[in-house]
Amino acid sequence: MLGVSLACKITNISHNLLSLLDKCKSILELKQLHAVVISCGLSQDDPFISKILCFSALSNSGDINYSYRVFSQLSSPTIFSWNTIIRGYSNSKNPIQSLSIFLKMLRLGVAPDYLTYPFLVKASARLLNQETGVSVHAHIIKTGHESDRFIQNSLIHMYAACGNSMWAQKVFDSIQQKNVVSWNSMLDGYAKCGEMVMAQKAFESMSEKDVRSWSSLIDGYVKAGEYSEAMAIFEKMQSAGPKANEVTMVSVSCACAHMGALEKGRMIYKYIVDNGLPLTLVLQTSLVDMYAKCGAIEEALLIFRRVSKSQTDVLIWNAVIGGLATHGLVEESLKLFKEMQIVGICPDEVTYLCLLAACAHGGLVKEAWFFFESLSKCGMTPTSEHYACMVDVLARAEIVGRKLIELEPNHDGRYIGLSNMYAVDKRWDDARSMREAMERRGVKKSPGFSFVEISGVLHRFIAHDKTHPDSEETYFMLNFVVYQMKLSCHEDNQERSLNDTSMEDDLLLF
DNA sequence: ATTGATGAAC
Repeated sequence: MLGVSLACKITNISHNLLSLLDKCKSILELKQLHAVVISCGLSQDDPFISKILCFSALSNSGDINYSYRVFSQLSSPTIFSWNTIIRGYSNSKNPIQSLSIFLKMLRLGVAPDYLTYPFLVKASARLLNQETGVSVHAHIIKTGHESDRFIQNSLIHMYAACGNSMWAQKVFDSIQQKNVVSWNSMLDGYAKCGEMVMAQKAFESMSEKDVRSWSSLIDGYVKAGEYSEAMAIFEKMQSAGPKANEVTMVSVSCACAHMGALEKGRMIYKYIVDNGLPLTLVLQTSLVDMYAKCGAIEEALLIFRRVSKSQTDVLIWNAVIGGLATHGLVEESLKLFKEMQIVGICPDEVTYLCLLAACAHGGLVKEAWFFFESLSKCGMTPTSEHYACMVDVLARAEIVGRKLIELEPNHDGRYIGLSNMYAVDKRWDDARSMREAMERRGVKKSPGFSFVEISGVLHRFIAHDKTHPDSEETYFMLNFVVYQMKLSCHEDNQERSLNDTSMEDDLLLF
């Protein structure tokens, strides 16, 4: 009688513990439940350990290192446990650990199964390491798993991520029954490899297109710099496709950022709000950057200020600090850097680039040196971009402009930079001689497009371009303005001969 | 228990 009731109690405790483990929310809670499992002597029972492993390895609030410690206590882990730990690492910051556990498995003579391989392939993809990917692929073939569609789909992704669209396509072609994931992986693969003609072709061949198909295509065009095309597809998606989600909006807001299309960008934001799309940190970062690049720094700050600081990361701080810097809001930029440190976000190389850009804008030589030196002190190695920024700071103080041209005699920006610097200092002869030296050495100034958005329509201009329908009128107005400017220069009786040519240079960029 | 889309500076 007593035995039966005790058995009942134990069953009850086990049952309660399992359901508590299912409802677990934080790693702290998990550790407490783990302690109960151990003190009840249940730590060798598979269902408990499996749940503990799953939460710590796979949950967002888990802890892969804790998971590994639990795993390494197991005398003979089940294939489920092996797969869980490999899967956890494949999503972690150290996907390489998946592969080393795989090797351990092989050494111990434990056979991976059809679920092990997708995680291993994903780990290789995240490492952008085709060599390990190929090794895993070889094991897949050796163990007879090459016809598993999940595995094939993950292989397409891996090869494409490594830049090998040819092999991705080989796997794709070998799939008997392609599903939407196969098609999306191939489409995205082409897009990632910059093969937009192929991506477009794949998109058109698909019988079933979901939100990921559209998003991949749009993002491909954005990454290829074909922003208008990306926007056109987004519009088509709204009329004839699935509902866009927050991932789609990241790509289209990125397109607006590059085009400087503020009105379209505002419409994107309205779309997000109207459709109740989740404002993820990634999307907020993209919006901050978009508003900043479109010249609407106030709106960028508005988005940024609404993000709770505990949820921020280094990328969004970089976006806002960089945005302020390019707007010449140097003090604000440096102030936000301090705020970032108070919040406890560690600056990275990009942060320092933004800070140096701010210093260049504000002519803050001393501060720039300080940032440049703290970069190394924080264990980072300054890249050529940091040196370039530093050079920019010092060049504005006329220290190293000429040195730079010696080092990079074929870089147009170096000449233009020094020439502009001289111009600021009103040393017109020196400035002119820089431009002449550039021409003499046959260094071409790379052409820059200008985009202007008027009532939602984007207009593109390039130097001496007459293809715009209103070109004649535009040039007429331009010449009129130039004439007026020259006239007023004359009236001021100032020596502006060089300014005249540089002005023409800039204005003829139309 | 599995696969596929997204953010910052040059």
